Amino acid sequence: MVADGSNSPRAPRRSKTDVVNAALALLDRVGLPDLSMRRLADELGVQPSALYWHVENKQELLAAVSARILAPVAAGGALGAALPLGEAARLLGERLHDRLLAHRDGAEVVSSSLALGLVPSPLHLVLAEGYPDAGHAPQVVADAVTHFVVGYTFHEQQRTAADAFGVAARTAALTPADVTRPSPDPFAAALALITAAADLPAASEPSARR
Amino acid sequence: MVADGSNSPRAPRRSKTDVVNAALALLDRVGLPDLSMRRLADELGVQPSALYWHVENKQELLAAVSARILAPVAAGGALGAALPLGEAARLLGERLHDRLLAHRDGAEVVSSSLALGLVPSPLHLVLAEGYPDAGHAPQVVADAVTHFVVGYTFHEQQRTAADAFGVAARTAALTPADVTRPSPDPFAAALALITAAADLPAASEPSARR
DNA sequence: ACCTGAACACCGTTCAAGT
DNA sequence: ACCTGAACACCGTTCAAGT
Repeated sequence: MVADGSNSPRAPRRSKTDVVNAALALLDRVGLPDLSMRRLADELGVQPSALYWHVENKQELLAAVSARILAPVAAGGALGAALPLGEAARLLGERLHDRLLAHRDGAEVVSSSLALGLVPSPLHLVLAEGYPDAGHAPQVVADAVTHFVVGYTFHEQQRTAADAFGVAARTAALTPADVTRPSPDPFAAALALITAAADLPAASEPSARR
Repeated sequence: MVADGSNSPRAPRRSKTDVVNAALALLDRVGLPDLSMRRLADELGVQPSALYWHVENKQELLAAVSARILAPVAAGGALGAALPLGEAARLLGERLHDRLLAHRDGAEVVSSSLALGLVPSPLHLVLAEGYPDAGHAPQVVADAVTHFVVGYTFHEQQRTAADAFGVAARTAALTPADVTRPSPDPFAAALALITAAADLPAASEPSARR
């Protein structure tokens, strides 16, 4: 009979963290197209409308999921040694790639959250802080690497999802013989290309032709 | 009374081209979130189910729209002079950027069609054909430029859409003072960075450390 | 503070049937 | 060949009301 009502097995109320956790787990299990507010509510044993007490709308929820996916990129020691900018960017690009691949449809979710500006870009944050005297170069490299990695991984995840189905035949028909050996590693090659120029002299200003 | 029934003012039947045209026009007018099959049917004076005679599903329709948006990139003279690979890629990247910006939500539409493999990548086609003896380099540069340009433009178009609304205040609060003068041109700078390394010696194989 | 119940205004897609 | 009518199985979101 106390005022705060802490003396009985109370109903299992949810926090926003619980909702985001459940959303990420559901994403991994069913994929983005089947991640609906209604299904998530079912998963939590709650009415759909209850979710809107924890979250303003679906986009905000997906932004929170994106933030969770991206967190390890900026964490994990923000580059121990004093690497050249391009090397640091390449390393962060690989880390981003890994994090996106770690969750079903991770790249697609993050892509739209980034585009909508609902989640900060980890590469921009880390590189701006790590190279404060490099002018615009850190932002330029972060732009180049982030958009490449997210776009490439999006493509990659759609392709493996299609392969899990029976769509492999159509793809095989379009590509003659070199799809079995496409290149050593197209992702690594493109990422290396992008970051290589960042460590050249006069890389900061594109007007220098010479 | 002829068999083909060509003797009366017949109902205005639609071709698939008409449907795609209407879809692109509607996209430009209302944007991707409001481009529904039902609204498109309304626009054509037809029942929603009628669209499924012309098109297998919405994704295929959007792929056709994407192909229409991308067509001018590969056309328009496939690079007159014998440019270095990186220069050609930069030029094509600018052209792609222009085409995506020419239609509302163009980058988002094209992004998903490319990811799903429902539309060919113009950069890959043009560069593979233009540089047949350059090994994997043309594909690598095409990957890097395509994903960067599409991702950057997606971000760009969402931002201008948000600015058209009243969301400008939140963005301004997050960025201290350098958003008025962010850089000469972030897009051009990143694109130049990406394509610069393609014209360096040993750019084709990333294993060459030297 | 956290959730229910019920509703509003939509979706994409299928399919028998019409002309 | 091209389209209608009607239905199926869903959506995201709002809002008064409950505890």
